[in-house]
Amino acid sequence: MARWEPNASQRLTDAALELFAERGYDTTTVLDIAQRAGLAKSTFFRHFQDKREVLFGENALNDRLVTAIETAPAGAAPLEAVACGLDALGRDVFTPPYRAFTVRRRAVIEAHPDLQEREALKGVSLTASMARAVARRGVPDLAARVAAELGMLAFRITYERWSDLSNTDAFGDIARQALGEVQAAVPSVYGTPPLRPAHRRADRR
Amino acid sequence: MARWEPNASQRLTDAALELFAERGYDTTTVLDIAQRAGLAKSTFFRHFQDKREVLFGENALNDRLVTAIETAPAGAAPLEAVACGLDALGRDVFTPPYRAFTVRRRAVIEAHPDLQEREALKGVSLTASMARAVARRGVPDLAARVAAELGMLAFRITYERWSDLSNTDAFGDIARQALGEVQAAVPSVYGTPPLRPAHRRADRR
DNA sequence: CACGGTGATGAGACCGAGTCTCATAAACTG
DNA sequence: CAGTTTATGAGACTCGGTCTCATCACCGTG
Repeated sequence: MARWEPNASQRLTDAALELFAERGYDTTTVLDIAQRAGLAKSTFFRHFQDKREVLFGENALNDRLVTAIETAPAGAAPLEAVACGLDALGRDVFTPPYRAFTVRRRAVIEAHPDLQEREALKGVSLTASMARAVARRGVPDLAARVAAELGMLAFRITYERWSDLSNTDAFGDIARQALGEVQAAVPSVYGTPPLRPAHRRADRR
Repeated sequence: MARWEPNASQRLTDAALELFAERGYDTTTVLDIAQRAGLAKSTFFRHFQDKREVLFGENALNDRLVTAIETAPAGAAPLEAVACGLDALGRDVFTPPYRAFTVRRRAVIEAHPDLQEREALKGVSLTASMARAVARRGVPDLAARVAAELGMLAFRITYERWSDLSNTDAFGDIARQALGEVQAAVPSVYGTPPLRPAHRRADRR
């Protein structure tokens, strides 16, 4: 693939992450990023659709998640299939060597609304993909959407915890834990006791 | 408030919606919008943060939803409180006279990724606000987030149905219906409920 | 009725994001 | 080695968005 200096996209992403962390997102120009990567401004836009996308380019997330959900065991319940998808992410995407990068990336994104906006869009898109994948397993549409929303909630919690460097657990384990907590929290959402019942045990937090 | 020609913001929004519908979002410049509204480009940016925001300016949504959730009956379950919030939206925001505008706005947004991105961000922000409002009722954090996610799913379904002009039901009624469907779909999502107590009575719905 | 204050607007310079076109040089093909 | 392909560089160009300064309408007060 790469002919001249290899990994142009990777170099651009690294340069962007460094500059955004050093000087902030909007005091960094695309020209700055390109030059630190040893490239021209126009080359930047050949690799990324826009300035924001340089932090969201690797979109293996979507594919891995979808295929893992589709190929989950036939008898698995919707949320089980979603759990298999999160397992796959832990295996193929959110691996230990990738973790430091992800943590820095996360901090940069949280520091600028433009990047948060892009992340919001990616999240919506990912949720829709998950819902379609679950529906393709024969699950009714609405149930598939519910499973996808709960799965995304668990994913966000997992991502947040995994980005905490004091937590050394594997992504997949955190995900299973988070999904269990979400699942356990669901019944308390509709009806039943009006206020927190003193007689019910608190969950294992 | 308005001194010269009144309703500058409204005129800008109307002009933008017309032009976006006529010629598309990215073939319409901010200058075009301002001129159709009888204003200058710089005035546009005094009324709206950026070009996208002209379709998202009226953000009464957030406030209404939050206050309605907070002031819901003390004994109401989390999803009940969310339902009260949706009722309030039907009362104060998504009213019949506002409907035609909303439908056109929705079509324009769905036609351009930049606008979808902004809407995604608004959705995430709204979900977070709902979760905080529910949590302020004394609901544990995770349960509040689950309620907010399910509520947002119901809201999106409601908004979609309400934007179908062949559906003449009131927003609040559609919302109650959608919430009921979401709630009914939830149990089918997990196969083997770890904590769902079979001996406990279902709530009054 | 004149006068000054306030606030919304207009005009236009300015910067950077993003597009587009053309030229160039490296890599593959044979 | 000749011809093609492909990633890149260079730079002009439009438009979004910021900023500054001038202007004009309204309002109050004396």
